[in-house]
Amino acid sequence: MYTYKYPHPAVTTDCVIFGYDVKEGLSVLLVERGIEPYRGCWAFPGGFMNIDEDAETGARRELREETGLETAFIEQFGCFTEVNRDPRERVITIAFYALVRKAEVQGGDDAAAARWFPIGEVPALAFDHDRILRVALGKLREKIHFEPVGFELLPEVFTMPQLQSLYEAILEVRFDRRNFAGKMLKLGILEQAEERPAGTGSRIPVRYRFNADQYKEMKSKGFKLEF
Amino acid sequence: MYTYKYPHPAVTTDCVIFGYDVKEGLSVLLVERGIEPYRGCWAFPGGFMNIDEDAETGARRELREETGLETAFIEQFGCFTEVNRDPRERVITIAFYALVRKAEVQGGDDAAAARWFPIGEVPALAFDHDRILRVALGKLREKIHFEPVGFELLPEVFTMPQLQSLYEAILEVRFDRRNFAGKMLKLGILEQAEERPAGTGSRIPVRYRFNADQYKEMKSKGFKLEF
DNA sequence: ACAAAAGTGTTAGGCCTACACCCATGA
DNA sequence: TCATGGGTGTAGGCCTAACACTTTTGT
Repeated sequence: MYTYKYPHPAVTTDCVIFGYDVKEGLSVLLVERGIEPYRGCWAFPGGFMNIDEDAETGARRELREETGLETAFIEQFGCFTEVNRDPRERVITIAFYALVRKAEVQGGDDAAAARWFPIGEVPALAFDHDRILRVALGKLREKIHFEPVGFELLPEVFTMPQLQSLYEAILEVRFDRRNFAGKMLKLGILEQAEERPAGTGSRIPVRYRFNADQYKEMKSKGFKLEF
Repeated sequence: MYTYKYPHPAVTTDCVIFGYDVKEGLSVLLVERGIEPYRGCWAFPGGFMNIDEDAETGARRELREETGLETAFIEQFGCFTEVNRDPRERVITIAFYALVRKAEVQGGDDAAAARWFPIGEVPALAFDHDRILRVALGKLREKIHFEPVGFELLPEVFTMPQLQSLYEAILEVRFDRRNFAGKMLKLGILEQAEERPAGTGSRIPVRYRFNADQYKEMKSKGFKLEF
């Protein structure tokens, strides 16, 4: 038992895990709760922060347990502290979002209870997780205007139409193909993954790769990505 | 005494209070710590979150105690959770920044120990508050591109050169007078505070007021401010 | 042969930037 | 009268948005 002179809230981390594929669009990974409260409801993976780890370490631990991924883009985006957000006791949660490649996700330990939901088909969630999702989506949208985070959701090699669909799914807008490709290529952070076989202007899309080193170098020279 | 089965961290809120005037530029309000650890060091006002209040309520309480202000723009911008950030025990802090009008600030209860520091002359701070300040500044800079938060730092009625200096202080850039005024006026969120007395194109600057209602209405109609 | 997907270039309008002169005030 | 501060408009370049046709593949 641990005793304190003043009451301390419990602290959890929750992780909004975003994935993407062309068929389902932008999706989040939810787990079905096996215990009360909200038993049987879907919620974000999360759990209590250990006393000897910082919040990001805790969130990465949750991510690993659910997806098997050791490395992924992860970012803290807010702390939710409403007094009665958990019916059991005072719990505050530090919320992260993670961007993962769905193809690389292995079902984790609790795989049976985890499922991807397209962003438009998310059921009612446990606790205040509906609100957390809305905030996460907003932050992701803001983020993608200024950082090349979209590539975290795509396979290493991807096509321009794929990239465009991703941006359209996240931002919920439509772009003109030509303008999108032009703007994206002009940023100078994409490289062609391979020469096209032979047939020139064909129906087979060009495959690109995100050049992270190039981006880092440009960024260090004061380049500000803006989309 | 309060006992728990697992250890719980202590949770504090800290408040980076920004103020502005033309003479000193962008400043932050710091308090000198009267107790260990870091006794005698400067730090942001803050304190333990009560168990029956949410984080924003706690931060507003701190703000009120330090500045006497009941209402101000305040926003959570991050949670700092490094394991050893406080030498006494495990403490995480939920950090807010507040934008206040320096002229309206009354010294609070602890006024003797509180002082404004221009952003360029901030001394070494207690705990990880240096880092918190850097993050706060970054978030404020991001924010001001998309929300009309600058007006929270100015008197209700202000001149275009004042507004420009404020933007220059926050963003650490210089703008062309004509371009700045043109862009700002074209947003349609400023109204002239009064007709100019008589002398037309004179040396006395026009006084403006931020039209918050107008902005709200435009925003609700899908207008996105961008600066 | 037809439908679907991908590649490509041009034009017009708006926005941003750079820049110079005039007037009024206060020293 | 001189220096300072504030107001005002225009021209060029860049970016954005809108738009159509050709090629290839698969059915």
